[in-house]
Amino acid sequence: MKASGRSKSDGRTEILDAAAVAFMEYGFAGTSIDMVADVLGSTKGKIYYHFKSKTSLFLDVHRETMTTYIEAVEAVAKGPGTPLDKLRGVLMTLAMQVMERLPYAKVAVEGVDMHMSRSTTPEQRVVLREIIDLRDRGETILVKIIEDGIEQGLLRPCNPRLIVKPMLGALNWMTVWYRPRPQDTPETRKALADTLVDYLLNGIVSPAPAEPRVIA
Amino acid sequence: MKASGRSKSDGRTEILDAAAVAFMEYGFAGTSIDMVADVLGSTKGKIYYHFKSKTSLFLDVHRETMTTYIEAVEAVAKGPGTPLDKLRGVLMTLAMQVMERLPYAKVAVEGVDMHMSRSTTPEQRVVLREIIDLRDRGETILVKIIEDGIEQGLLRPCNPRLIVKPMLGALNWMTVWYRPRPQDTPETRKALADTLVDYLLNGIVSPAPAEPRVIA
DNA sequence: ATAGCATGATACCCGGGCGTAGGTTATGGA
DNA sequence: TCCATAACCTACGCCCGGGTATCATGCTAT
Repeated sequence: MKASGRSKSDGRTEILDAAAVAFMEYGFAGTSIDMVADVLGSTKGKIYYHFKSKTSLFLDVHRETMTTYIEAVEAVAKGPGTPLDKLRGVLMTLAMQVMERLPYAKVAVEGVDMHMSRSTTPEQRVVLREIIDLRDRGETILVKIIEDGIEQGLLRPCNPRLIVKPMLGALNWMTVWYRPRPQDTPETRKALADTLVDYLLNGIVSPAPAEPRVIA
Repeated sequence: MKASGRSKSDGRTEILDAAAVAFMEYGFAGTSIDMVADVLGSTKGKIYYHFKSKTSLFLDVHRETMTTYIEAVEAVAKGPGTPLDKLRGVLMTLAMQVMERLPYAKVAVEGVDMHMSRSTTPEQRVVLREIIDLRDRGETILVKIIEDGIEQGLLRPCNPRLIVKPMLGALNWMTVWYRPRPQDTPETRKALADTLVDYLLNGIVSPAPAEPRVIA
């Protein structure tokens, strides 16, 4: 009997990692299965043994990403703290995820507005639906937190559904400009995430003539 | 003698428009020249008469977009007003551009992190360089405005180079979720842009140093 | 050790898409 | 009227890449 537990050197997981890297560099349409195999240091055979098609491989990378996201987000959302704490926590978590798993993050970004109407089997549609649901769930959690925050006077009144867009957009945009540096450590990444999240929460305009306000 | 002035039904411009639409839907790699020709209601022949290659067509769409952007941005930057006014003006301008010329905006977004190292002629590299320079110029203008704003105490102290990223990111992200609605008018678009830009300037945290009050 | 399955490599088919060669119509000047 | 050039269309060459069919090599249990 197989160990079958997903050790990190699981063949399938290795492929997902390689695929994420390849898709990150050239995008879905621009990446060939042979490129993925090259990154993997293997051949097409291995990939097509584990995955039905290129599209299915891409979708699995995407789903993997979204699942990780939603789990992290839900953990924070269910934790203790004010809505403001939670909001900050969720954004921080996402920012860290993007930096630490950049290839996956980028696949998720490309996957969002990809048109795969053609060349998607009904079965893949199901996966696509799953992914979209995960995303919606995450967004809804954020919206709920913001609504709570407004109710408690912690956040300024606004349309949460709308405000969530630039928030997540700013984080997702990290996949465009952020590149890991050799000297990067968890601490430097956290500092960067803090700066960004601070901005997303506080904006940039000086608070009246008063001195800079600090948020808890 | 030809009229040769670029009337809006110029063949070349028509192609650029069609290409922007096609690229927006399927991305660079996912779009065939025949698709562009279909959108155009013409054939490949016309396209290859006006453009050297698919890559060159894409780059021209991208350059067109960036040129329009930079002109709009520079107009605002050179205009009157405080740095805060200018910052708001630039962001508003960009937001409006994204909505009003969505296909072009999307091409620009894809073009940013596209790797075209392969299949780019030295000549195309020059164009690519031009485009990158335009983008840098725009970003530098924004940075300068923010620096001025900080100096004058209008904006809170921060690292402008860094803050610019989520700002522009949030705007560029509009290409992912914004879709023009039939009932959209310049006014509704402006209202949307206002909401977003307000958020980007002011953040979301309540300005009142409100004690987190417990829900009654 | 050997049957049988899990895993992966190799060779191949075939459709699609870029770019081109050469034909065809419109335009304008002599 | 006649030719030159612009503007565009048609048909094809050729390669690339997704997917499959087949072959090779383990590993496990009896």
